[in-house]
Amino acid sequence: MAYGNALAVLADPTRRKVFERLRAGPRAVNVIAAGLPVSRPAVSQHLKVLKDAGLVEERSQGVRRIYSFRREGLMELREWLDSFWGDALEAFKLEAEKSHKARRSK
Amino acid sequence: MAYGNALAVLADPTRRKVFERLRAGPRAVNVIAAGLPVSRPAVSQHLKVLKDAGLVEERSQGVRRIYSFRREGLMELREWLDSFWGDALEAFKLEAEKSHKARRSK
DNA sequence: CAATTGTGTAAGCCATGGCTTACCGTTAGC
DNA sequence: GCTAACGGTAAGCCATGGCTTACACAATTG
Repeated sequence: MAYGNALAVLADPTRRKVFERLRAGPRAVNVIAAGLPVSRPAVSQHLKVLKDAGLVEERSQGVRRIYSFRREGLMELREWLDSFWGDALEAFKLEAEKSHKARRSK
Repeated sequence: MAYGNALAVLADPTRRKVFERLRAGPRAVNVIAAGLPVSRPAVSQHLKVLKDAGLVEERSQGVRRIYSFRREGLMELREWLDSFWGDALEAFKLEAEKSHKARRSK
């Protein structure tokens, strides 16, 4: 039931902002925190929660920690959502990669 | 940004249980509450939140209120997840391109 | 009309958790 | 080696919100 965890983690608006900032690519903590309405430690705490939930991963680069988006962390939540649409689960797995391209090419 | 609201609403485990009980079909409040580890008023409160978020709809039938699952309430959340997939692929392409150039320029 | 059933609402309690400030270890630059 | 930048962690404050009990009111039943 990791989807429950993902839901709880992404429910907080600030944490979701932190998470969404990583859509554009990996970032260091101070870069992520810049412009957010909360302190830098608060961002660190959010990143820890995101990491524990598998939504984000971290690597060290000198004195800074680079965080990056982790696609797999959203898989279960997505599958759970799809299960509400009936039997779409199998179809989703097959189309996960290519339907994206199809949609974008419209 | 209703997806944020949907996330917040579905983050609570008890409320999510209430919601999931409606997958099988419309139910009256006392039926939904039966077997749940919280009181009946608690369930009423959760149903109110779910209804306000558009995840559930209500109709009266005599003295009882029948609640039913509302698929449209999940649409924005689903689209939000999809967009994440898109951005992730985008970022991946960018990264791949960057490292490719870097490799070539050496 | 009285009693019962079904459910929403109010008030209040209390745990959770997000935020801040303060502090500490670690790495880079001079 | 000193000093500054980066960022994780601790302690404590406080708002949020989920839960309970108590109550109100409508519809049904006899």
